[in-house]
Amino acid sequence: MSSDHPTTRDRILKATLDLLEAGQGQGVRMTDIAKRAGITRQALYLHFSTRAELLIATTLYLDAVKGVEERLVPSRTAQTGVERLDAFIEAWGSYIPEIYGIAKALLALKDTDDAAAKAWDDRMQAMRDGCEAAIGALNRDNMLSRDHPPDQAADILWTMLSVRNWEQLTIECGWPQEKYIETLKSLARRVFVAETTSN
Amino acid sequence: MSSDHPTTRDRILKATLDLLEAGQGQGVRMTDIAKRAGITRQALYLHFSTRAELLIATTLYLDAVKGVEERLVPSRTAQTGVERLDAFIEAWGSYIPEIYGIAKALLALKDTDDAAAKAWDDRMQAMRDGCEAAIGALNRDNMLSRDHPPDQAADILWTMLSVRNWEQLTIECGWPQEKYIETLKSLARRVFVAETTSN
DNA sequence: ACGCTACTTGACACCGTGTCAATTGACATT
DNA sequence: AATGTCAATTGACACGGTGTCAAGTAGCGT
Repeated sequence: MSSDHPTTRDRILKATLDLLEAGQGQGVRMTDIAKRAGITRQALYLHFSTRAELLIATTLYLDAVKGVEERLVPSRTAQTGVERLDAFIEAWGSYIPEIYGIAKALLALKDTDDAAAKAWDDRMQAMRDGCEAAIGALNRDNMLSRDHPPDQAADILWTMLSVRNWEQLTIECGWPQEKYIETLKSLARRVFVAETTSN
Repeated sequence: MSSDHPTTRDRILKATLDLLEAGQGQGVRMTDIAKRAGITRQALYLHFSTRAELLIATTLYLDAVKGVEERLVPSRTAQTGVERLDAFIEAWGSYIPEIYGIAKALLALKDTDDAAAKAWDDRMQAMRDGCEAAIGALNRDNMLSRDHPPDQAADILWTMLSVRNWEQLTIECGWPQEKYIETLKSLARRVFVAETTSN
């Protein structure tokens, strides 16, 4: 798809994404988006009836562009539960910085806009499914720590891997991305993988 | 202080706090606060020059009202590092629901208002000091896991205990407060306390 | 030449924050 | 009783950002 003839809608989505990424989700106004897409602010509303709707559409566009699905393949095809957990953290943890701009914008909108809240919650639910799958795999291997039942373990993993936590550790604490990934992997192992005598 | 003659300023702060608590930090406007304090919106600006300033003043008022300091005594006087860690999590974890309203409002403001960001960061820095102290005590006892150097451990504990994580676990996942506290204690032990042969 | 569609232009409404000038009412001073 | 001061009121207005509307225009296919 997409010859040298990108549709206006696509240009808008691209513009939104660019600005959101550049500004780390900070104050991207309809005017800015319009300007960058090379149209009028009012014309935006011919394609998206609301700012929230535009942002939501942008998340979908984003997933298509970045290819979430492919990234999750290693996790799904992992042999053992522990490997699956590692691969999932690796995949999601590497994805966060790429979606951070839009995530931030959506998160900010979440408090006031129901549609945005729903959009965000949907995506987080998808990510939660991944957590559940990883925990489930661990459990099937009999490697899940008896400290937490599977559903609770999934809640914990889901929370550990939240965008907010990524933000706090990398941006506020200044951790490099690499360190974030490695630490979260080791943390997750320590929390979820049952201790064995041989290891 | 405070006979049957509470000053207007105090009535404003009280009103702000009440609304913030009731609305869980959601959309509390200057108009609402004024109404509840029994004055005009404009009169608010005779006491606080800006919404951000009012919110910041409210956090200070809040700490005075709720008595943070006293709550931290058990943590500071704990005999062992592990006890200190436990006591700190207990104290802070119990405090979060009480400050959640104002925290949410401040957090929302953080993205756009520098003063609010600073106010919030200051308070979080104070809480971080507590994390560092707990980790330090653990380290002094030679009980800190060798997985993480102390500063990194403090980053992790600080992140674990964030308001956002509390929000996610209790509000989104529906955990009761009690469960939140207990789980965080056990998580922290598992992550930070070195395994011993005898235990 | 016709009409359709996508887009532009310019104006306007709504909301919430912040500002200003003029006024009122209560209290203390002299 | 007249004066001044201080806190608060009233009513108006500016600003920024979103969303809406009506009228006009440019390009395209038939």
